[in-house]
Amino acid sequence: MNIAEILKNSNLSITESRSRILALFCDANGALVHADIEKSIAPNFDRVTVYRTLQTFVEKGIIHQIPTTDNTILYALCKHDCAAGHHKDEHVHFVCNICNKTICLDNILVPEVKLPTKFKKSDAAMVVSGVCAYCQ
Amino acid sequence: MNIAEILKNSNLSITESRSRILALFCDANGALVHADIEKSIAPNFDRVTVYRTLQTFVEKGIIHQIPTTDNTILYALCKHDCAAGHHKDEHVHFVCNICNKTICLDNILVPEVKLPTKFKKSDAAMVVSGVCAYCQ
DNA sequence: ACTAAATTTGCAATAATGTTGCAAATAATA
DNA sequence: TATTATTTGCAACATTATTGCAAATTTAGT
Repeated sequence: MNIAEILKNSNLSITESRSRILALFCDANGALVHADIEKSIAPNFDRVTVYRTLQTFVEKGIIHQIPTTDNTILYALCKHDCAAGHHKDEHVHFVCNICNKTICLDNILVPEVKLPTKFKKSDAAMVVSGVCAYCQ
Repeated sequence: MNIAEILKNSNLSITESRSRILALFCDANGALVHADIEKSIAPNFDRVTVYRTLQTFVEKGIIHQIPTTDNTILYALCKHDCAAGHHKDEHVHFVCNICNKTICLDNILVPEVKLPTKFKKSDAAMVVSGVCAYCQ
């Protein structure tokens, strides 16, 4: 599926900034933070556009967020069919301590955990850190 | 173990701001973000002091960080014996979508996952969201 | 292809958040 | 209690995020 198709499928107008930003995700072999994106497409596009585009993509299920402990939000392409507002990809994320890249382990699902009585789960995220295959 | 003892054990001088901030964590039944802490002790203490205190507490293993997808860092008290720089508590965190509190499920450990070949794990974090026992 | 309507973008202003150096205040040690 | 070491607050600055609105672009209808 090409860039324009992805946007079309999500009922989004095909604009240059959206296409450029989506292309970045398709080409990237890891997750991206806002700053990465802003630098990659500067100075052609405004910071505000980047914020709004990322927000739109998340809402439409084109990209998903990965939690971090450093005041940033990581974004990565959804590789499965995520409907608007409903992400289906509960896969494990891996952060490499050497190259600092975060990648989606699409084939490894977040394992189930038994919650205490009365707790009801709706979503789960898992981030594993260590050394990736390419940095061994 | 009381507040002063915790600080003493970590080789930290016992100051009013550290005591106040640590007390907040001991009293809280959930995790706190920087802004919470700043508001709770304002206007007596400077923002910078809060930043530095949280950083120190993390380094000393008194509190730990919980990853989020909203540009904040959540902090929660370490209930086990975490040495400086080496946190031992790989427990699951639960975010309630109703009351928005994040709590540590201290008794529920992050399950092991089988990583792809050559990937080496050093740490793992897991955040489950849903509805907590008190908001049912 | 052209026009009208809807959507998106950039700019500007503002807010919120995070960092650093340094002097003054406070705490620990002898 | 005096000395030393540590911590704090202030100020200045840097970075990151949000909002309204007019101009530009895209889409849909003819």
